[in-house]
Amino acid sequence: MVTKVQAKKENKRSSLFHHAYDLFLNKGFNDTTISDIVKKSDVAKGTFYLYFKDKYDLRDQLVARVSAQILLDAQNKLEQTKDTEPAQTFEGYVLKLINLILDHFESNQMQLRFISKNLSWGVLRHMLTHRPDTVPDDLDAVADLNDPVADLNLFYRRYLDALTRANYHCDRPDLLLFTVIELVGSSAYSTIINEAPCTLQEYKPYLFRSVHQILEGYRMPEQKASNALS
Amino acid sequence: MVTKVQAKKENKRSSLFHHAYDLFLNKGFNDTTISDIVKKSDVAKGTFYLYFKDKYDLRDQLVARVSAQILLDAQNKLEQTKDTEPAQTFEGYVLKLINLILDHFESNQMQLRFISKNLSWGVLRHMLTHRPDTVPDDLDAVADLNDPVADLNLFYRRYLDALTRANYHCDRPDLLLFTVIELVGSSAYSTIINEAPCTLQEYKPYLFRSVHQILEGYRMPEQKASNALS
Amino acid sequence: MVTKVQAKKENKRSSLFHHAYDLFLNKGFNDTTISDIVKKSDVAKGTFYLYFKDKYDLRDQLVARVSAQILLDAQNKLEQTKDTEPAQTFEGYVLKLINLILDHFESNQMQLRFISKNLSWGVLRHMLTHRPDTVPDDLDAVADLNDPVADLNLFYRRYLDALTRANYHCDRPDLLLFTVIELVGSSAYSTIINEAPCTLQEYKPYLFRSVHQILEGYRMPEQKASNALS
Amino acid sequence: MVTKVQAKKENKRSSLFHHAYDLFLNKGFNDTTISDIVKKSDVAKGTFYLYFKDKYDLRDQLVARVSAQILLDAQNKLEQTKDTEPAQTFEGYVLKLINLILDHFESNQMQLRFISKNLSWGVLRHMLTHRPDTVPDDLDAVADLNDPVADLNLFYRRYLDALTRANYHCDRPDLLLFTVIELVGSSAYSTIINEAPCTLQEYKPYLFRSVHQILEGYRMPEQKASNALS
DNA sequence: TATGAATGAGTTTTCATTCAT
DNA sequence: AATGAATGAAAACTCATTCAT
Repeated sequence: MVTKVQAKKENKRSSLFHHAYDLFLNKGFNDTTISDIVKKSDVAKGTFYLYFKDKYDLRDQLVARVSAQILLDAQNKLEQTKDTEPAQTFEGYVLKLINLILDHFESNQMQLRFISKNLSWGVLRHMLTHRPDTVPDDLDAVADLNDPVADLNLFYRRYLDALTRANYHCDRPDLLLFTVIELVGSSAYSTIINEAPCTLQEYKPYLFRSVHQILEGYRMPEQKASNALS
Repeated sequence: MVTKVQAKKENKRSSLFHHAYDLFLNKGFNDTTISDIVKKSDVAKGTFYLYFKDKYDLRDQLVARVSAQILLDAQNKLEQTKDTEPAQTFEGYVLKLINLILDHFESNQMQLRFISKNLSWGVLRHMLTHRPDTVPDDLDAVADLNDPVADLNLFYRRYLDALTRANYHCDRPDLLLFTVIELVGSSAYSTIINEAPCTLQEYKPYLFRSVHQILEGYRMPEQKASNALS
Repeated sequence: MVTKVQAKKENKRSSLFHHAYDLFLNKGFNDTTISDIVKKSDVAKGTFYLYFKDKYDLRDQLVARVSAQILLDAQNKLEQTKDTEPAQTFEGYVLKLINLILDHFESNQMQLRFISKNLSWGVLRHMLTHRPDTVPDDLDAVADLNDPVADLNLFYRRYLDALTRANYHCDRPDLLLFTVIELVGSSAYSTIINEAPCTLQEYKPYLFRSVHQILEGYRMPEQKASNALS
Repeated sequence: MVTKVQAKKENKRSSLFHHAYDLFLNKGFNDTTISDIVKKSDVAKGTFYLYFKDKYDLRDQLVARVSAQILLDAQNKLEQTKDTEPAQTFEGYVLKLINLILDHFESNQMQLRFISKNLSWGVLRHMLTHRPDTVPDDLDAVADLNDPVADLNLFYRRYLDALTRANYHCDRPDLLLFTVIELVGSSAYSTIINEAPCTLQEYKPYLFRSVHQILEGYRMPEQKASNALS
């Protein structure tokens, strides 16, 4: 049972998260003050410090949440279309995922600017360490039930599933994922935000080609002929 | 010939550069104030504004300079050893360059933290646009004679030379360079600063493998058998 | 008999006293917050206000308690050695008492700093006004049974006893005691905490000489020749 | 020559001193904010920090100045009446001085409350260390020309003069002065502010008697018969 | 009695920028 | 070009106190 107090408490936290996110996107992190955040969130200034150590603490939690959500959303969307157009190969799976993420970023440039180049292992770290099977045993844990960061292990398991089903030999699947995410996140920022050295649309073929080649490096010999890029 | 007056003038500018760099590395950008910088540089507060618009202007110039210097240093070091142990292939050239840069970052972590993920096209942009043959036509330009950013086009020309001599088919060599630099810079930060998902030394083989594969994607068919990694 | 409930109740009060005292000594009064106190005392914030009006109320009670305890401890220690080495004169009694207090302060400098220059009539006031024979008539008063402040009248009575037994003519013994305590407390602070104008050990002979002279002023004529200082 | 800038600068400092003193007396130290001070002083908030580290720094400097001024004023007043009614003995000199100080405190209770029991060696310390003959050799020193703390050595020299002219044997005249000042300051606070254990007027005879006795302790034998108290 | 989340006015302190010299 | 005292808006953060539970 979630008591009234806990519900109220979680409301405050969520409200702070929500409105801080709004402000960070629109005014930028540096130009957003704690006063701005609490005013929009309709809580007292001191309340902020009940939930977060300072503005940086809030930002870090937010980046983690948002980054995780983006990965999960893309993966979920992919899963939903699995029946109609299955990603028949692992490479197809990865490239489609990347494409979804890139499209998301292109239509959410402020968000990309905010999480900047933080879509990286800072988030992914949680994937492996988080215990997938633990059951919350106290009421406080309830508050984190819809914490996307906690769901990242699901993302990782699905990724492993896709990898295992395909014919790859990869002793460190985590490092493969890391490599791809770093490359995608980093170049997306440059091409989308700075449009340098070119636009995302111009760059996409080159990016896909690079990812293709990276994956190819882990393919089992006999299958090297096939190509997932249509 | 640089006159004493020019030297003195340059002293202020470079003193500001020098001490700001020191402070940014040791205290971090946010925690360094203009007061700190002018105090260490032994110039008056107002003088700062004669040379820089604000702290961000100074930082951006600094990141560009330092980043450019790192690339050039690595390349120069490579050129010096060219006679004794020539990089016989383009891939060898690239991997050795990467290795030098990674080693540099590993022993200059504060510097890596500072230029952070800014070692990117923000800098490389200058490579193509900067006119290699312009001659400084006023005394002010003298100050920038040894500006590493202006030398980046040299770096790029050498890179193109190495690429041309090898048997690659690459219609956009700038995008290839961009891809590699983004990947290296981004993953260096994660592995060196956060040691996540693993240490740099652990990651190196996987990084090299990825770069190898990316380059392989541009190789002319008949040469695919050779491998530059010893 | 003190029931468990009363004990528990007293636990909260004395826990607050105890931990507040700790914090005041170590962090200083101004830098200690009510939050600090209740956290250490393991009671809720609101509970503080059930026992004390505010931080100043707590401090004042604490200063009174501690000051009284110091005086009583010194006197008790003196009483215990009375048989083996009796203070044969009133002057001897006073100087020994002072010496015990000074030694106590020297090994409890933080405490001296806290009660600062408050070891004064702020406390002694209670000596004369407090009714020695009243009996607590409600359970709440039980909590104060071992209140050192309430025992100060005992201290004063013993002082009067010693004075009366000796051959002094003093119409206002309270003002004599006041004078001595002000002088001792005030100069102890300076010499122990600031070591200015000299250390306590250097100052002691001069302080004893002054007290000796002050007492001498109340001596009956025929005895002026004797001197209690060995 | 005092430049305009220095004059202006000193004006700000004085203004801050002056108005802070006003506020500390009337609202109390704790209830006076830096905002209050700068508002009254008509300077910007940041300017405060150009002159003082924080509120405590300002207070300490102020206590020292005021305390020194009180001592000097009393002594000066005494010197002025020296011709009409000379203090024929050293004891007369001291008791008259004390009397002037006590009268001053009685009609300036807020001031007494402020400097509290700080009229002590915290101030007197400067007496001995300050070099009486140094001449300010730079313009900055001009700012301190009317610093009463710096004049304390004059007070001390006059005290020594009076002591030397009389027939006393005192190896540590500084400790004698310290003793008297601690006793006077401390008991003045209690009797004037708390009226405990009695009023100042009630206490005065006892205080004078004590001081008389203390001085008596340093008198040369042959003169012990005389008594300065009329 | 006891709790502790919430409050929000209030405080200190910082620091980029200006401008008279 | 160079100075550095002065500015003052704006920021972070505190903490005594309340009150619904």
